[in-house]
Amino acid sequence: MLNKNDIRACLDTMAEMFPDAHCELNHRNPFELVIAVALSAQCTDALVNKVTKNLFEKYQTPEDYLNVPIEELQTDIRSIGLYRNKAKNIQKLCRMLIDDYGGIVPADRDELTKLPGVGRKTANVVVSVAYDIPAIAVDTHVERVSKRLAFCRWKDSVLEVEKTLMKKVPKEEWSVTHHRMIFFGRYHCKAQNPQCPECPLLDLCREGKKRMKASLK
DNA sequence: AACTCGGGGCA
DNA sequence: TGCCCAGAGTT
Repeated sequence: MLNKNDIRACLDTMAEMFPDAHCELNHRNPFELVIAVALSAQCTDALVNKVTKNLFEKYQTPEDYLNVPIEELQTDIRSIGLYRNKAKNIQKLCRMLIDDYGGIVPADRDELTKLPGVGRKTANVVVSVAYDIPAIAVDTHVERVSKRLAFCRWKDSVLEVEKTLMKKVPKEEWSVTHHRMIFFGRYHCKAQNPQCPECPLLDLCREGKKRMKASLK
């Protein structure tokens, strides 16, 4: 595994490659952020943004989502896929926010995880983006990049990836690190067709060197 | 750890 | 057409 200094060098390079890396699902308030990120599972962020644009004009409060029949909410988010479960989760989530949290999105990762449709990744995004609490949300991009660059072990679980990153990255940089790695993973270190030949991190990348060697044969 | 949900985007 | 997508829940 890479040491702290090498990891820092990688992250600095990612920062140069994507200086404006940010949360593309960022919205005006914690409530809208929870909805947007919960909707984003197994779906592109562009599609989520297309849906939430109209959604957030129509619904502003948890009560608003509960005042329509489930079928109507399903229709409103139909184009993102998995819409039946997600519509059901949103209404249950709104019910819990009202009944258990005074209508306020909790600023606590473990409390957020109790909400339906909110897993560890979504909860980490919400606390870090909406409440400025240090957290590293490990999604498919962060996991893939961490493993290719040997920030962690290849066979690590998602939770182990998160723990390793928290150990090797200064706390005050967790949130930006998450965003940089996502941009790097999405636009450069892509799942199917990584841009290894033109990657500035190739010298430090175990997987990249392996891929380059394999492509020469 | 493996499986399922799912419409849209893209090759 | 076939494959994949800022995951989560269940078994």
